[in-house]
Amino acid sequence: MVSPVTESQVTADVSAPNPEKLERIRHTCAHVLAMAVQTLFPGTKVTIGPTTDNGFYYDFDRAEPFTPDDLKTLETQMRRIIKAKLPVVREVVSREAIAAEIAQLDENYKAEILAGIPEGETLTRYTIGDVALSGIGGFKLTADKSKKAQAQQFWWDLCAGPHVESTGDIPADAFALESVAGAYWRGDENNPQLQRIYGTAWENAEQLKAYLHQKEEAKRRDHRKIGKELQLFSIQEEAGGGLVFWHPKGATVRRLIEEYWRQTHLAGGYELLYTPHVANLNLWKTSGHNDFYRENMFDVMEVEEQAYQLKPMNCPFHVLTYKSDLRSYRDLPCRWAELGTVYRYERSGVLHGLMRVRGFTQDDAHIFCLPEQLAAEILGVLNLTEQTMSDFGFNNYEVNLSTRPEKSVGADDIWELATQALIQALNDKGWSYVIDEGGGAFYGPKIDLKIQDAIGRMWQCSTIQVDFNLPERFQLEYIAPDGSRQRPIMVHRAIFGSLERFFGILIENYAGDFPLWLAPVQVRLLPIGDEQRQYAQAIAQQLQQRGYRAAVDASGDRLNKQIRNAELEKIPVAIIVGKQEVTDQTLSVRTRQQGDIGTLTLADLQARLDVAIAAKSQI
RNA sequence: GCCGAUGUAGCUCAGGGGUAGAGCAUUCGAUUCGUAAUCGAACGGUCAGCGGUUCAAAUCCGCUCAUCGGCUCCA
Repeated sequence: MVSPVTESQVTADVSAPNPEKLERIRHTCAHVLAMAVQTLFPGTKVTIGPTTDNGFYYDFDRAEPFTPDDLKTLETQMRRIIKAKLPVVREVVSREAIAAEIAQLDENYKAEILAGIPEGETLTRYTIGDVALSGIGGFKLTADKSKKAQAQQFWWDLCAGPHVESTGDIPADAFALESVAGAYWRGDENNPQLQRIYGTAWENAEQLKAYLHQKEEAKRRDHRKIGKELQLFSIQEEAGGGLVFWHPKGATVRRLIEEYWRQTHLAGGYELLYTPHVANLNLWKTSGHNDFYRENMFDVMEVEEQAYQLKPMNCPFHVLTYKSDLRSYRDLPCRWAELGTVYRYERSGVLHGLMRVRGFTQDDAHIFCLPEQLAAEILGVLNLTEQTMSDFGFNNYEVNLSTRPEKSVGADDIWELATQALIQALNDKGWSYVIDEGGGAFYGPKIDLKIQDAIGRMWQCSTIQVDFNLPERFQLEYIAPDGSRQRPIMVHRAIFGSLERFFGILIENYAGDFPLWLAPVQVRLLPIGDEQRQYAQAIAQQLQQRGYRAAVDASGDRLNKQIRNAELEKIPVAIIVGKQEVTDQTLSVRTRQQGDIGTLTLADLQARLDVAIAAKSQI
């Protein structure tokens, strides 16, 4: 659900851009791009050119691929058009007239767009340049790349607008073409593939600069880069794409996340499960995954003439656990959690670091409950989610409530009950939310939570889904007070989403500077000379025995080099020990956040470490 | 999977039909050093893999794999 590719989600922190004006600039920018393309590359067909969060794109149909050099040339041409201050004119047109013009130009995509606009709607076209100069309507474009050609330019597009009044209103120093990519006509991979040129555009150079800075910042924090630098994890060609190796330091962070998870879940009334990684294919037939989820599943494997399936989800296993015994209403709610590792087939082109992989571990849980328990259970999940996210440093959320989609299972009244339960829980929690009408799963409504990271990007992690489908398919039951057999409601929820993705988000959020409680190495001791090595070892050992993650720099490098390495490895606390410290039995402490903080005793240091660890903050 | 780009030492990268290069890292030697890089030497590569063109391929061509930017999809 979260697009792992975050560039488009980056919202630059700029001095209050005017959204309406930006929209116009970007929209016109897209037109100017299309005009430039058709001038320099005659025969290219236009399709659509909408605005995006940071700019615009335009999709073109052209046999030859656009090269990075082409983008530069196009940018130059766009600047010419901007410099020429050509008027942008809105004009209401009749369907017949515009259809004829489009047909004459053989712009079949435009014709398709026109055909899709309902009868009776006002049709407008936007013209760049002076019609009078061209003499006739339509594309009067020249392939002449000389600068003299610009005065004759005239271009139009069927478009609802709005636009700026003149190409001169686009700030020539506040836009840039960014990349070219493949995109399908109307987003359907069965349709022809078009070439999409992405651009960014702003009101002024400062805003553009802020956006580029934000982009740099995102690049600096890229978890793939940091993961390699800090030796946290790897993904290896030899093993296959999308399969994650957690290296000792990354594994330490994961262990700490898991320990936190275990502790909070046990405290929250959950019980923990372990279930297998494969199961007989029949289980997946019963659950419906074999029909509805086949394309995301690995191929079946044959074991003694039986078909087995590597698991893409944990739910059926939890359901079977429920079903293994007769349940009373007194047993409910059952809250069962598992760090369940699942494998999903993902097309090779979509894999992305830790954010999109083929094998990952969900912090999965399923709650089986009575209808009247539903709202309270949801609220419990919201509380646990809030506590967890705030402990990991995320305090801003965006909440979505997704309701019944067209294609769905289950009776109306039970959908209504479940949706109301979600709403009630959100209200009880006091969270405002956005309703995503029809965005629910086919088996029930859901709440999704997006968290905001340190540079303003939103990431979806948590999801809470009510499920009517699996209890039905597996005929789950409990014995009601009146002795009748009733169907429990099932809630599926994950807080981190997947440990891999959450780890990736953590790395990017902290830019590798983990808070003390999560830092793989909390303290490194730097002996100035060989004579202090023993003292450093002794201190490290004492720290380790008291539960801190401490180690001695064994390199024998000079102090400056050791400090540099500790900094590059983002180790929160470096302790320098020289002759003076050994003599005085003290420690010279340097934190990554504050630099040299002076001389402390071991007890003082411990006290400071404990404060930061308890606060889950950096030291 | 599709479109485009990329793949050279552990890492970051240069080179470009005819002995494979640098910095960092590693190892060894010297240095024993006080808050972000001590000096020197050595080691290290079937130039992603397979096939083709050529007297000769890391270099040109084709296929495969992986990665990157997107599309579609998604925890």
